[in-house]
Amino acid sequence: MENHHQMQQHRHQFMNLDPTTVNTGQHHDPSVKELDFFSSTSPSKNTHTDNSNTHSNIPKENGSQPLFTDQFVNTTLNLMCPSQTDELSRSTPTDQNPKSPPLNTLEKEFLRLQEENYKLRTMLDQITKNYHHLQFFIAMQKQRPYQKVEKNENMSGRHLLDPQSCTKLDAKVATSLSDDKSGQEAHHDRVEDVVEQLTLQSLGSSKCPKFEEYKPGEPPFRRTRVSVRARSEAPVICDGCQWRKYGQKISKGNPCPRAYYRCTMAVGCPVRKQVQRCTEDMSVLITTYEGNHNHPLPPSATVMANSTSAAAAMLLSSSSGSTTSNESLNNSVGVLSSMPYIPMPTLSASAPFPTITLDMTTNPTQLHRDTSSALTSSLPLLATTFPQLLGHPIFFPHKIQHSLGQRQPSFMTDVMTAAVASNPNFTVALAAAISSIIGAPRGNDGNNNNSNSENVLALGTSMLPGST
DNA sequence: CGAATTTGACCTGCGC
DNA sequence: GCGCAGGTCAAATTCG
Repeated sequence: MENHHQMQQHRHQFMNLDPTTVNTGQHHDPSVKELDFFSSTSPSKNTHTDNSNTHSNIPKENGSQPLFTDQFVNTTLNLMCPSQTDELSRSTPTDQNPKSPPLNTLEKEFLRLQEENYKLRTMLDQITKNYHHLQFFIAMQKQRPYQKVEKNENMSGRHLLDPQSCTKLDAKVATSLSDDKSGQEAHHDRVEDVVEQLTLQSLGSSKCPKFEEYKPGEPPFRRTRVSVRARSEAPVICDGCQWRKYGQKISKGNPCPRAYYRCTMAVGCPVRKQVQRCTEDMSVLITTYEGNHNHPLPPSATVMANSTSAAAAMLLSSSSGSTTSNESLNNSVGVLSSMPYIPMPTLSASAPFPTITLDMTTNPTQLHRDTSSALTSSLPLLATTFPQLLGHPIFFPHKIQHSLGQRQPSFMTDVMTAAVASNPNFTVALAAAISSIIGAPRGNDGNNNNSNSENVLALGTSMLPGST
């Protein structure tokens, strides 16, 4: 009870729920008793106030490249590509109707259309890729016999993606995409319809029969754990979720008891976490997450959920697939560790379940003066670096969204480039991860059941498995 | 009084 | 089969 009360207090304190403290740039007392992974008091957060970011990916004159471009552009919507729009822009004034609006208005309208076209193209790229992925996924499922179901598995945490429903949905999407209608309004409505479908699909909405209970004969959702080591004086870290303690145990070799918590944000949510202090350093709190949320999460909790999902996805990707286990593990860890500002992950082979540990206590970042700020930066980055592996809509924290939305040289591109440059195994690991994940149906990861649609930048990736 | 926490008992898996 | 350790359950207790 006391802990819960503290959590509430700290949540209010660190999440800037008091509007008077927002955007003031004031900082709280650095002597943080309880870590809040999602503090909105980060200085960078204060640099922008526009959360809509509806044009976050629109390229500008500075030449920054969009994040999600693809050569496989489906042009069935007759979307104008830049070359086409250039042709339009070169049209002479004599082509204009004398009654047409002034050039200034036309230019604005042109820019607006250009931006809209780009957004539509981006959406379409993702949808097209989704469709190809789904086709590949279905083909894989037809070829690969399901693994033997584990005995005595806890079914509550093993919701599975129903390929059939998604097949229907994507078929509908494809039909919608290929539907040859003319007129911008028509195709705009169509795209919005597609977006809505894919959003529902991604969010696991009750309207979409995407997730079903576990059925015998289908492959079980692989159980993984993500352990986060962070310095905290508080008994628990504030991760945005509501937890109820259901047990405590003295584990062997550690004088500090291990506490067991269950997510209480929704009835039947299978997510659990264990909290224990490190034997070597009592100031280090080890929080181990397991399971997938089956309910929408508040934004403050989504970052952590996505981050742990990203880590788990990498873990899952490395624990299966065509490559040898050790090689793949090393690749995945190498990828993660090569990311700037991402804590060095370690994998445990001795644990009862595959466990990946994100050590926030030894992160040698030079950009952050304390661990808590490092957490707020590295965890979202981890989540956004591997969003495609999760099978989730991409949730960009405002901090990163801002950097994208301002059309500055692509931050994420730099990160990915750095990763590739510093680790030649990146491509191999990524390919192995994707191929292995595609081959294994994913569970219902409610981590991204984020109702905040403005953060859903990539749509319809739900056929790609991922988990926490 | 309801909700959350505590804590001993119980269950399960694993090694010997 | 037995013992140990980790994990979970549920009645008792505490708290607001």
